[in-house]
Amino acid sequence: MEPGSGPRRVTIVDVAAHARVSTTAVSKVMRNAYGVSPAMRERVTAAIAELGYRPRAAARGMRGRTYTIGVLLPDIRNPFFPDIVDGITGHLHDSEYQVMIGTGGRGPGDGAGDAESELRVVDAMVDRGMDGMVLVAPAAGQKRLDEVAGGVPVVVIGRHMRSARHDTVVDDDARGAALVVDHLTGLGHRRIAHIDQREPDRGRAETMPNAVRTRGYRDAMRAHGLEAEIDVVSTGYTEDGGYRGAKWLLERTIRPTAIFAGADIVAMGVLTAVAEAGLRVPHDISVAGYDNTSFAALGPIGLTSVDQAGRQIGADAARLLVQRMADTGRASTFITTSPNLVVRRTTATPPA
Amino acid sequence: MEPGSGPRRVTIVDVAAHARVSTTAVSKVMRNAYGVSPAMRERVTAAIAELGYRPRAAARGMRGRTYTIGVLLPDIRNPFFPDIVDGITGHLHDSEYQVMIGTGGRGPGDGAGDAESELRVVDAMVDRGMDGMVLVAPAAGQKRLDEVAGGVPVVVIGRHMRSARHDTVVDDDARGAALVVDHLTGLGHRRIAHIDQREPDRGRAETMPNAVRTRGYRDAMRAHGLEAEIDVVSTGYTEDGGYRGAKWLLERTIRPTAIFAGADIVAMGVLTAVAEAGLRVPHDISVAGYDNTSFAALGPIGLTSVDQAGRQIGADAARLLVQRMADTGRASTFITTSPNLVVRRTTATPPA
DNA sequence: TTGAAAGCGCTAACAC
DNA sequence: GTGTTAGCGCTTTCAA
Repeated sequence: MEPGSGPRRVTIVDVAAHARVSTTAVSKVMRNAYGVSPAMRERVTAAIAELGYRPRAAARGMRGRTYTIGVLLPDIRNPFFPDIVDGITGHLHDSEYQVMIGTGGRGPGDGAGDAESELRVVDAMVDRGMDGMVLVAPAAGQKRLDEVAGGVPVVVIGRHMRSARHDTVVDDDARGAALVVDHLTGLGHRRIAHIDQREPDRGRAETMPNAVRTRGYRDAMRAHGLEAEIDVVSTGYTEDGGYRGAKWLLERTIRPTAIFAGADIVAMGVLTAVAEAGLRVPHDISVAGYDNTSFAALGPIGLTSVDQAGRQIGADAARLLVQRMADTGRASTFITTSPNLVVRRTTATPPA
Repeated sequence: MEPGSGPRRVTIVDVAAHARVSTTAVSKVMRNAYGVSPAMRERVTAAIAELGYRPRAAARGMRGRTYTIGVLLPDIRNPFFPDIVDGITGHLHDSEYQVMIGTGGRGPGDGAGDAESELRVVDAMVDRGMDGMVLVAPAAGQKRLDEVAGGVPVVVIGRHMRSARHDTVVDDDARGAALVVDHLTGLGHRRIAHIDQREPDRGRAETMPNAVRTRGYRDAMRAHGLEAEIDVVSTGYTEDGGYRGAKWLLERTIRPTAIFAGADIVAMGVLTAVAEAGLRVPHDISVAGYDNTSFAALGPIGLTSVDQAGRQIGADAARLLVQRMADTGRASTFITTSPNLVVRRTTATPPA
């Protein structure tokens, strides 16, 4: 029991006394460690059950592990991240590890990827002795990530960079963006605009998923001979970012016939702006997203989107993390997953 | 540094040696405790900065606090919960506390409110020495909650029950449900169905938000002389729950003219099912939700919903928690917030 | 005001 | 196979 009153919490000493064995024995049984006779194990197990003993993770953490895995999410509102979390917790469900989620302490309206806030959360997780961490699209630089990964097993999701210190799971974002552009040009679109997330740091630009999607968009446009039509608005991967970006685009004298939003959550804002402008989707303008979140599939939405199998990505990350926690020095793994385009009802031939 | 190699982590001993003071002094400075001269404070502060010292939360937790607050969410997919989390983190932003979020390890498709999984998470938080916890719509029984709250400061959000051990912040769910029914009957609806979350435990039924909304719906229907039209389908507060519930309702020989979903996330599933059935909203059928999440306001959705100010609720909870952590023995507070109906475009007069 | 020393609950060496 | 003994990095009495 912490500061509260109540009865003192059962400790390993109580269990040892109750079972008339040493605390070492209890500790070993708890950890399924080597060197306990079946008889001893049984007595200890019984005592544990009888007293309702649960070890304190903090105390364990002082010497061994805390059995806690930290997951850093850039933004809890983006419906794509729960998919990843599901994959992680699903993989860890039968293990002794507990997942704790941390997000930047940002209010709504602020852009995702607040680097300072993220730094605090990562530090906080390290300070709390997490046995391992999954960092989803972290904004930190390579150097900082390597630093963190040097101290605790880390798997990074979404950053396009290899590191010897941590494992990486990433979607082929350039390919995903190309899928969208190919699809839209195939329908006859030429003026295809893209809304992405502003990337303040030039250094890490090449490795952030948003930046790679934008690059994929540019390259694909060029490949279709549409270099002159390239049109990127940078706001943020939030609903509001999509709303503001679309407002901006719709005010153009020659407005785009299609908007490719860098994330489904962005597309949501786009749809709102489009509706407010009195335009109909896809009759007047086509809209596509990225992530294929559950909201994209909603009846009244039916958003064309790029599927990147968040659950699978999360599960892969968890698997790699477990391996790395077991063998800290192992060589790092780099997994790339392939995106798929899911065509729904927000994309069609452009207005005549 | 945990298991990893790398340089040993800076400890309080290093700082003390570097500043040529005792570890006690460093500890006091870290905690802004009473009894340090300005000169001493300055030297210690300098040493801390120079060495980049950050205390290990686990070690602090052995004697004092961990500076960590646990937030239990029943479901990370429901877009209402980020509002609450924003309120909590917003209030705690400038404090020394860090927020860690835990959710049941459920895969998609399972209903929310998995009691066993929730139990594990709450235990895990207690075991990890959380200084305080905010439990959002926990499924646990009164007894269990009091037990937990006896050991660590707790604020419960969403349960309709007073407890001497923990504070409570709750929306007037019965009133919210009545607002919807009043609105729909005012439009001329009589066959108003409700989709709620199955409540397996009779004991706690009266106190769960879903159950109270259902009761509010029933009472309001009766008040309008529509007792015979009461029609409740129990699935879960998930998108899939809404989808299945609506499928079921739409198969009725005499189908309802309006569906009141117990949560926005449920309404999302309803909208999908309605669209699949080839029906138009609100022309053929009206739909209303609860929570007024950001998705309700989306252009293509425009869902009529009950606003319960999640951000405010979260902020209130955080405020109460901070007070309780400062004074464990204080009398408990019970806050009820008043819901508001936000009418959008999914509700209209019933078909002739 | 300052610091020495005793733990917090657990795990890891090391004896037996 | 079992128990004894040191700590892990902090906070907290309690003397000085």
